[in-house]
Amino acid sequence: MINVAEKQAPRRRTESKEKRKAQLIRATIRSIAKHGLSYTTMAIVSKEAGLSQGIVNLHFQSKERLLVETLRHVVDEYRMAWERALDKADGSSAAKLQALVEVDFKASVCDRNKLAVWFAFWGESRSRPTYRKLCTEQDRLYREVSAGLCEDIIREGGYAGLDAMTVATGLSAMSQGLWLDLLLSPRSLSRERARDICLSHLASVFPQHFSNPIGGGKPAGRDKLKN
Amino acid sequence: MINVAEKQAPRRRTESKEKRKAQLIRATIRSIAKHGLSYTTMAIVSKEAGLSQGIVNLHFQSKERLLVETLRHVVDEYRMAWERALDKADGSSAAKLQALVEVDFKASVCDRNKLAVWFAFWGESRSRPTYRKLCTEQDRLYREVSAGLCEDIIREGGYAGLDAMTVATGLSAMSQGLWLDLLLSPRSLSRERARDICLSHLASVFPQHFSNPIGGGKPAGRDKLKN
Amino acid sequence: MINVAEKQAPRRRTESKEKRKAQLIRATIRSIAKHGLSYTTMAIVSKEAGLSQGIVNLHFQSKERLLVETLRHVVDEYRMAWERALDKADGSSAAKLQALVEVDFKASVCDRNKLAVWFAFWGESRSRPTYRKLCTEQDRLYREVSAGLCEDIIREGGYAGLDAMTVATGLSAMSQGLWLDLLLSPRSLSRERARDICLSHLASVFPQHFSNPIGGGKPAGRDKLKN
Amino acid sequence: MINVAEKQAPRRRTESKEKRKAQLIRATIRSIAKHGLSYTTMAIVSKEAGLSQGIVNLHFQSKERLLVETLRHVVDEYRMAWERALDKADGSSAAKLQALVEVDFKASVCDRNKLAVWFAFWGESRSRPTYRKLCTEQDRLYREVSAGLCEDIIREGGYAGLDAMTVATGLSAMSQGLWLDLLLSPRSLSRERARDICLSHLASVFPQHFSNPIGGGKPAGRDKLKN
DNA sequence: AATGAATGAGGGTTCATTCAT
DNA sequence: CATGAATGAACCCTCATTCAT
Repeated sequence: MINVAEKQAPRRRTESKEKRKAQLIRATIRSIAKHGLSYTTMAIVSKEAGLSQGIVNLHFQSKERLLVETLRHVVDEYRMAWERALDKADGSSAAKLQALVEVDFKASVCDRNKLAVWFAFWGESRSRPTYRKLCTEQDRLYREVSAGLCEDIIREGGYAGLDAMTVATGLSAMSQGLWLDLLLSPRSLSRERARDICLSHLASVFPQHFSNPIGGGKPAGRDKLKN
Repeated sequence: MINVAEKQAPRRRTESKEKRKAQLIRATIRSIAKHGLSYTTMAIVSKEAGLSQGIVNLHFQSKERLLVETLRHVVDEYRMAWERALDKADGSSAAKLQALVEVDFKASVCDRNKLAVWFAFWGESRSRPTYRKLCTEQDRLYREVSAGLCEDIIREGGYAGLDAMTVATGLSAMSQGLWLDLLLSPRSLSRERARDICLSHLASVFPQHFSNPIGGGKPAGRDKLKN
Repeated sequence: MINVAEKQAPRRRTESKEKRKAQLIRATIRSIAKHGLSYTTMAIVSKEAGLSQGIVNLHFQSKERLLVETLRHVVDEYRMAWERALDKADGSSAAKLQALVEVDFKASVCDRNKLAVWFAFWGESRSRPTYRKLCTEQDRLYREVSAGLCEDIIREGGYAGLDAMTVATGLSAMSQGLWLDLLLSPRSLSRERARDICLSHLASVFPQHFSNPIGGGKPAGRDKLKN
Repeated sequence: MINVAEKQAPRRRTESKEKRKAQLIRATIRSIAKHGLSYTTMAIVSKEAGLSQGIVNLHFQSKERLLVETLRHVVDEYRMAWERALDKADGSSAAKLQALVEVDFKASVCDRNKLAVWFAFWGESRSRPTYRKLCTEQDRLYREVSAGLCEDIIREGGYAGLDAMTVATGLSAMSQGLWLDLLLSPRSLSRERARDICLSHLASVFPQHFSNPIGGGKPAGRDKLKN
């Protein structure tokens, strides 16, 4: 009898299972932001999700797995965000590169809870190969795309003495360094200004392709930072 | 003779107490790098220091205090390093700014253990005001000095449309972002290259003052990165 | 059937929770009697209760709370015992006062384990306001009732020069002093004899209302000391 | 050479040793009163004595020994106090019995710190034969003397139906019970009143020998309670 | 699928004791 | 004699995990 029920709606069960997992991952993100990774406990996560104690082990088997899945979720979400942004940007490499920068400071990506998660895992990644692998893999991919775009721009603009990977690495580093500032002192730095600092950097490097949004240049896409 | 020794004793004991603390802080740094902050236990730290269980509470009262003192140690050491570098650099602001960049990638500062400590505490700083305060205070000071130097350079070079704080913030962010790359994938990025990426950025922003160390420009101060 | 059971479940669980607490309090009483308050550990209590280490913190949050609840339990139990005895005693004040005395030496109240608990907490009460408050509150109530009965008896008997509170305080003190003797040297003093010593005191103070159970007078209610 | 020094002044050394011990015992009494027996640590005791950590083990070998010696000190002091009082009292047994009562409430005996010590050890005595033995031995001696005096008085007064040991036990119990009241709520009971309650009891039991100090009778020796 | 009481290993901390000075 | 830094066993407590319901 019970089996019938399970066979009748296997799809819905699976869906519901995935929903529960997503719900728990969201709760984990909030907990990491609120209490830090080292004070995030199974009890806190399940309470934050409005569910019972044993629920996490039921769905994730162990705390470690929950954390890995949480990191994977944030990483995947980020990758999908910039992939989508690349698709939406108009065809020029410069536009695509700018889109890449802007994604980093979109509200949905540059959310304080998510920044806390990134840094929480980076902080532990030195001693946890699993975390490190997820992070470096994403980095590699991102860097490749970014360097490709820089390559195009350098070729187009005939910029002499510039190395694409150098620019891409520097740009990406600047973004992540600004995330740290946003995490530590959000009051003294807005997402918009952080983005403009990156764009200003691009304007210095690729003066023919980007204009400085700060200090006199026309504001480049300041309005686009919605969502 | 004995009396002399005994009279010196109180002073020597105090010294030894400070030495014990330093010894324990070094052990904590190693432990954070090796096991992560959340897997760093009192037992591990005291064993790493070659001492007994109770020793940490004897000298630091609590684990929390040990961690705070460890962070403070790293922060102070870093601040002293760049302050010293500024003193040693010849008078021009450009030279000073370059010195500032180079400090960030000196072996003694950009040590992998210490990078792990920085990121470990950044990762928890969102939920721990004490950590955050120590970090932001240092950041504020550094940014002030860095922006001052940029200001000078902008004025000297007559760079139009550049904002000193924007450049300083971007530069500092790039450094810290590169620290992340060094932490996560030290094999694909050397300290020297990381430094050159920063200098390359400066060459783009202040072309009259800095030359690009990468991709054709003469290598600027590559040899200075000792220690 | 299953549904019915599940609907009852929350109630049964609550019940069982109270039962666990009672079980742990009983184990604590035994441990205090056997090992003393300062040698009573969480491990001993949980083992005595036949349960696992963490159980006490699960139900009482802390050791301190467990101890307070244990004292409260003994205090409440005692208060209920003498309140019930007053209700059961026939209407005269003398009978009620005698009932009050007899309760103090009933087996269920004057149990050696419980005496050990009383003295254990009295021994710490000087430095622990929480303990002291529980004890003095009970004392106040008891003294009030006892003094009220003495008042009646003094008025009835026209006893000159007697102060009700003085008699009540002296009587209560004698009871508690005898508890000490029962605790320290139970072999040289039986509960029955302890009670008779108190009744003998009453016979001296209120000769018209009480007769001396010792040394010639008829044994007053010696048989009532069951349970 | 060192031996010579020790041989030269063995008496003074011993004296000084005894003084240190006494100093530490006084510190222990204060600590038990202030923090309770279970919170009395070697560190607290040595600090209270104004000496260094290791000092207690040097003079008493172990904490247990220190505690036993402290109890012994209080017990001996008490015994000597009532023995002296008996000597000083004029020859009649009634006077001696009254002296015995009055000692119990003298300031030097009925000191709050010392009461705390008595109850602290009584609280643990159930599970510590050493403590119990010290207490019961003192009790036995006291009871013997007290019962002897009662015996005399009963014979003298021709009190019918009175048993000496009963009266003595009751009286001693009342004293100790009043100590508890003085410990728990010193504000609602003074030493003088406690003593009068005992004397009032004696007036009831031995009307020819004692007059009620309370409620109309002349105040018996209220002034004698100095020191 | 979900609950939450129960477990017990392991954490931080305390403190009696030791010992070099 | 005296000190106080150091030790390590044992404490209380937390929390990931299990399991009967």
